[in-house]
This record gives sequence, structure tokens and C-alpha cells, in this order.
Amino acid sequence: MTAPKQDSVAQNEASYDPTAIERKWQERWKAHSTNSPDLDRAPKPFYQLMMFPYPSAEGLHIGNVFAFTGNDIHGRFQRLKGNNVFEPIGFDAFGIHSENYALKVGIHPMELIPRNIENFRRQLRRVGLMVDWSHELSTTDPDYYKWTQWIFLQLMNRGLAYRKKAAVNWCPSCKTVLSNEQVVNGACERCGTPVEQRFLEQWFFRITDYAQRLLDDLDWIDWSETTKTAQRNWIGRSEGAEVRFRVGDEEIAVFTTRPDTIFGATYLVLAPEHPLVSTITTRSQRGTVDAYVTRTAKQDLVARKVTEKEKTGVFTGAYAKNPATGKDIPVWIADYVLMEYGTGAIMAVPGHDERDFQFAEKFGLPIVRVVAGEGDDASAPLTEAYTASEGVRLVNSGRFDGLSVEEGKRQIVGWLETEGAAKGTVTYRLHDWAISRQRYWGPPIPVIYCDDCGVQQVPEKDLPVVLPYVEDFRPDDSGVSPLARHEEWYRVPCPECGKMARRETDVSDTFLDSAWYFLRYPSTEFDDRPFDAARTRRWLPVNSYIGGNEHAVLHLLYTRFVTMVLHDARHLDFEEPFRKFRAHGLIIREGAKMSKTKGNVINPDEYIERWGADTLRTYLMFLGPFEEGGDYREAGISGVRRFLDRLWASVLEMRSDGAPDASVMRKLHQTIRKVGDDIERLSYNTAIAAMMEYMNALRSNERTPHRAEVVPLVQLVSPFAPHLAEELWERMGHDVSVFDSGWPAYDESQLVEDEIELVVQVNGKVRGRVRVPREIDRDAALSAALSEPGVAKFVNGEPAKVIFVPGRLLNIVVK
RNA sequence: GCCCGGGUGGCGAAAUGGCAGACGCGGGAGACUUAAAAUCUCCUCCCCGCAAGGGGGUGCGGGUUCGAUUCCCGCCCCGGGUACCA
Repeated sequence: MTAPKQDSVAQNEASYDPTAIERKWQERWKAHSTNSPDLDRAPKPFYQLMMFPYPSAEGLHIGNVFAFTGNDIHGRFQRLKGNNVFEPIGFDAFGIHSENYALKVGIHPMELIPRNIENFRRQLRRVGLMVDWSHELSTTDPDYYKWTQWIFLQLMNRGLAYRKKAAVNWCPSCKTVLSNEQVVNGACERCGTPVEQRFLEQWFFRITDYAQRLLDDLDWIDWSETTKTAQRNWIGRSEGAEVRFRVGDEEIAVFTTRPDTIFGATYLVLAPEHPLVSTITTRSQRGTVDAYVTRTAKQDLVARKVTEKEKTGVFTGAYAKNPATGKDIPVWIADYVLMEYGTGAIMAVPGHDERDFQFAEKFGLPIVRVVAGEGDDASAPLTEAYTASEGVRLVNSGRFDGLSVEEGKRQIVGWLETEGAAKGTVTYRLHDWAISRQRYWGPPIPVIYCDDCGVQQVPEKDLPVVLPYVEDFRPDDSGVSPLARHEEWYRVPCPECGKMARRETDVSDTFLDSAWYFLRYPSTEFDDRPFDAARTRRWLPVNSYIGGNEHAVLHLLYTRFVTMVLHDARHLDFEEPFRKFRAHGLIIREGAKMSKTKGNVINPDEYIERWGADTLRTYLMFLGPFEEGGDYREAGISGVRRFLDRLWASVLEMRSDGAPDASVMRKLHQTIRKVGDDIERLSYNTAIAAMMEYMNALRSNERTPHRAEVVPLVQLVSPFAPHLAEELWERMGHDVSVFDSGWPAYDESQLVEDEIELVVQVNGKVRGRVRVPREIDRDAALSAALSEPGVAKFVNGEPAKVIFVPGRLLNIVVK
């Protein structure tokens, strides 16, 4: 790669010097508050939100620059369209990621984080974003997390926060509880250590109460389809039935999505943790069952969740009555049945479920066929689970024989309901949100435990519960937060009775910090309320939200949940926070993912110095489709710089005398339309290509462009290369910011050509092109086409058929 | 396994039923220059052909259509997510 030479010979007043220009305009924007809209009076508010970054010690990543630039271009475009755009930024600086790094380098996070943030600010400013820095926030600021704690209390007030002793994922290396989401293939997502099971008293949010609403709203919000699908899968709605099986005096409820197969249910399986296990186990089986239960409890979740492993399980000695067949079937326990899903018990239908089939084969349990396809012998033994459900019928199911799966479900559930043995029901895969973290670097959960009064909220007037500075913030394997080692901090009077009590020493999940930050941005200057009602009414919900797809489930789901709760508590008048969400792609480098270990991480500073922020911005957007990401290769950047150089030269050389060229102007109007349309749908790479194409027309054959041909191009380029555009705009004699100049309009009449090139095909193969008037009709087009010798020679005699697409193409079909 | 993406020149990529390869990189030839850089102009999917022209071509195999990179069916490969979820 060669950078443009900056030697003294080439250097003159007329050459494009991004370093000087970018510094000048960044200072100017700051001095004039160019990027701060009037939050109280803006007539056309437009909230352009970007997922805020985690301020890592490594500094801004090229992927951040890519994402922020894509967001900024959309925001700047909206401003040019006449909107009052609010583009805030902040830092998601709490959490295990920061804390682990602080532990590694041995610097306290309270010193480290401000340093990192300062570095991020410096780098972000250099990118030239239209950020309103006067509304910056950090989740670690007590003025911010005061309200994170307040939100916790709002959930508590609505009965949506509860404590339970739960089997949690425990990372023995990070020494903390992980959410299910932070466990990747049974291992900690941060350090890769296999996760173990531990039982701790935890705070949970009842997000499952909102499962259906979270699902239903997906039908109307304007989000990337991929993100919506990911959320639907995560919520995991299953329709089925809860069927009750009698076991002596007890009843075992199972959840099934295939009630139609109940005649093939030849045994039941309970999760080892199921509360009825000890009740129903017979004396002779007690020893075996207890041993199995104990073994499962000790087993870590990794080992348990490996699908491929041999099925294990033991017989309880008890029998249940199948309500459909009336037969007694054995009750087993096995670790392939999970207590967290459904009812923690299943009816096993080995003939039509792969897992049940494996289990039945291993333990010699009966396998009965109750579903058969066309031509299948209903009495022949099955050699594998038959799971087809389309185009099949029920067999060996008494009076339900011959029904389809759908009809069978309906009729069998109906029948069992009248017998009082079942009811139709819906189950979700989504679990409640575990909030507690036994760590230091987070907002303390604002509750106090009093021996007499029980769980007490910290009164709102006492918020924030400030996270104290403690030297020793390293977690140990006691399972409690490092704060629990500081009696001077956790011993406080009970807010109710005044007796000495104990603070909660756990802190809350980082995802709670980020679940409401967009509400805070417009209201950062208010310290007596989390978000101002009038400001919120003016600016929210967010008009456009852009972020990475790695947050497609967790962050976006939690954010929607918190918004719904605040809506229900009448703090907000909307329940969906983001009208429009689009996920950006990932930047890779020379075909590989960037990582420190590979040594292929790109430091944006270096590129900004070498090429200028405008060139880097435009190049990143030119790499590939914004929503797919792209491959960063050194080679390509020079082409973008050349384009900007040519724009610079065009402004310096342009003439004002005479008339602009008609065909160039026509091309200009087409380009204005295309660039606007493309930016609107985030197709930045093609918008840039269109501008380059126009540039080629503008400067073809070394012609000197006319002022009228150049001025709008500077406006089109401005969202991509804002500093350069401002500089050129000023040099062209304007005294307002180019961003207040309005998006150029295009002339509809200029978009269509009077004469077009009609493509002529014979049997679908292109055989020629003819220049014809745009409005030509079919017969005239045909005779024009046949007058071309290159076409005529393929047409012998009368055409069998002629397809005419006006303005485009003529296809002559001969046999 | 399941669910999402994706597979097009030497490379990044365009084209959403109508001229495949826009735009850019790289490469080639030329202009300017004492020379180089920069800049500018032209060429650049593959095969046959001096040319005119012809043939082939968007992961593979089928299908629908006057016409398919695009729609449908069946596979293969790559990336991401998810996983005893009953």
C-alpha cells in the first residue's frame, strides 16, 4: 500500500489535506454546537440511535468505526432531509468484561474505565460523527445507575422481581453465576471453562410473563427479519397439551406437543429434580433412585447437555395409568428430561420421538406405532423413531385411527379434556431473567434484608446505593460478591424499623444497564428523574436503531421487556422502544475474523492519519453491503481516496460561465435519486458507486465541470465525507453548514430518456440492440428489430410469438 | 440435528424475472514527463477466431417461464446462531 505523498514539492494550497480540514471542522462543530439539536423545541425530532460501545482498553475497533459511520450517515441524511437529528453516544462500562480486564492488569476499574472512556472519546471525535456530546452518558456514573436501581424497584413494585434458590450456571474460573445466555456449548462465554451447577439465592425478573406480548409485537415492528426470527426462536413458543397421569394417589402432569400420539405413550419420564420423585419411588427402588439423583445433581451442566451421549435413567418402581389406553405404564427418571422446561416430566412415545426411542431400546421398554404413512404396515415393528407428521394418519389409536396428526391432536385433547385428564396449553422456551451477579463491578441491587421486616427496598430518596471503592475487588469461590467482605458497607439500618440490617451485596446484570439507556439520553441533565416526560414524548420511541446482530436476542429482548413494564407502570406511553431496527454486518480482514491472537486487528487511528477520516469512512461503507459487513483489504482504500481527490479538484476547477451539459445534468438528477434511495435502505456501497459513476461522467475526457454540476454532488457526498463536504461547501461561498443546506431535489422529467436502447432477443438470447423512441409500440419495435441484419438472420419466417416489454426489451420467439 | 445468512471474474462486489459482472482494487497498453511519482485515456469473465462473428458461463442436478444470478424442488460447501425444549 502506498499513501499519497505529502512532500513539500507536491504540497500546495490547492491540494486536499484531510488532517488540517478534519481538525478545523471538528473544532468548528464543537464551538458552534452544530450537532446539538434543541431538545425542547425541535419541530421535527429524529432520534438516531446506535448501540453504545463497551469502552475496552484496546480502544476503538474498526468494527465500531464501521457501525458508527453507518449510523452517522443515516443520521446526517435525515438532517439534510430537514429533520432535527439527535445522535447521542455513551458507554456501557459496567460488567464482567471490564472487571476481568481490570483484574488482569491489576488496575482498579474506577481508574481504568475513565481512562478508557477518554481514549474512546478522542477516537470517536476523530471519526467525525454527528454526535451530541452534551448528552453523553456512562452506565458506571452514579447519576446514571441511580436510575438503573430505580428501574429494579419499579419491577419489584409490579411483582416482577423475585428471589429464588436456583440451579445456576457457575463459572469456576470467573467465579460467578452466568445467565443461560452467557453459557456457550456448556462453557463460559468469556473464558471457555466448563460451567458447573450451583444453588444460590438469586433475583429474577419475570420476563416469561411477557413472552406472548414480546412475540406478538414482532408482527408489526419494523426490524430486520433475521433479528425477528432470532427472537421468535429464543422465545420458543410451543403449542400442545398438559396431560395428567394418575400414579396411586398422586398425579403427574406432562407437557407434550404431540397429544395425538398418546396411545403410543408406553412409559413416563421425570426429571431427576422433579418434586414427586421421592414420593412415588417404591421402597425397593429407593437406593437406585437416590444414587441416580445425587449423581445428576453433582454433574455439571456441560456433561448433562451433551445430546450425543448414551441415555441414562432408572426405574422408580411406580406405575402410571395412561388415560387413553387405560394401561399401567412404568415411571422412570432420566437426566434427558429437564426440570426447567414444560412440567419437568414427559410421556415417552418411543415410536415417534428419537430420544424416547433410544431410551426405550436401551432399557427394553415397549415401542408402539401409532402413526403411519401411506403404505406403511401398522403392525410391523419400528426400527427407528418415525417422526413425520405431514401426510400421515393415526393407527393403533382406537376410534381415532385414520385421523391426520392435526385432527388427531384436536380430537384427542378434546376427549381427554372431557375426561378431566388434559388441557390444551402453550409453553415457552424463554426463562426468567436472572439478574444477580456475585461480582463487584456493577450497580448494587437496592434492597436491604432485615431479620424482622424481611426484604426491604432502599427508599428512592436514598438512591443511588453507591458502589464503594474497595481495594480488593477480586471474587473468590465463596459464591458471594466481594462486597460481602465489607461489613462497614453492607451493615445499614433497616429503612422500615431502624434495626441493623444487611444490604444485598450482589450487583445487577450489565444487561439491565443497557436495557434503558436510550431513555436517558434526552434527559441527562435532569438529576431528579430518570427521563423527563416532555422530552420523552418529543423524542421517543427511537426512530432508527442500528447495532450488531450479536445482540439480536438478549439486549433487544430485555430492552423491549423493560419498556413494556415501564409502559404498564404508566411511565411511558409506548411499549416498543425502537420503531426501526437494522443489524449491521461484521468487518473481517482478508477473509478472516479479526482477533488479537491472529494479529490482524486494525487500529483506526493509523488509517485516519494516513488517509483521513473521510476516506476511511467512505471506504468502510464501500466494502460491501452495510447489513452484511465486508472484507477489509488494504488495496481498496486508494480508489476511494482518488474519488475524494477528484471531488476536491472539481470544486477548485469548476467554471460558472456558460451552461451546464444537458446529459451530465440528466445523469446528476438520476444520481440524486439513487443516492437518496440507497441511503434510506442503508445500501451505502451502491450509493457510493453511483456517485463515482457520476464523477466519471462529470470529468470524462478531461472536461471542466460546470458549477451547477458540482454543487449538488458535494451535498450527496456530505453524509459520507462530512469534513471534506463542509470545507468545499465553505469554499463555494456558503456561510452555513452543508448539513443545513437541505438534500438536493431531483427533477422527475430529467429521469427518463427520450430515446432508449431496446434489447432485442431471439429465443431469449440477445442478438442486438436498437435505438428507438421511448414510447415506441410493439409493431414498430419489431420492424426496427428485424431491420437489424444481426437479428434478422436468426429469424426465418413468421415469429411464433413476440414478447414486448415497453422501454426495455423485445423477445422474438421462433420455433 | 434444527434455524438464519451466503456461494457470481485474479480480488471486494452490482444486478430481485428482462443486456450477468455496474462501481472499485489489481493487471495491461498509451498520453504527459529528461525520468519517476501523481494525473489522464483506452483495454481487462472464459474458449474458438486476424477480424466480423460464434460458443460457454452466476456451487451441483432437476423444474417453471418466451426469458432464471433472481422463483420452485432435491443436493453440496462456507459463515453465524442454537441444541436432549418433549
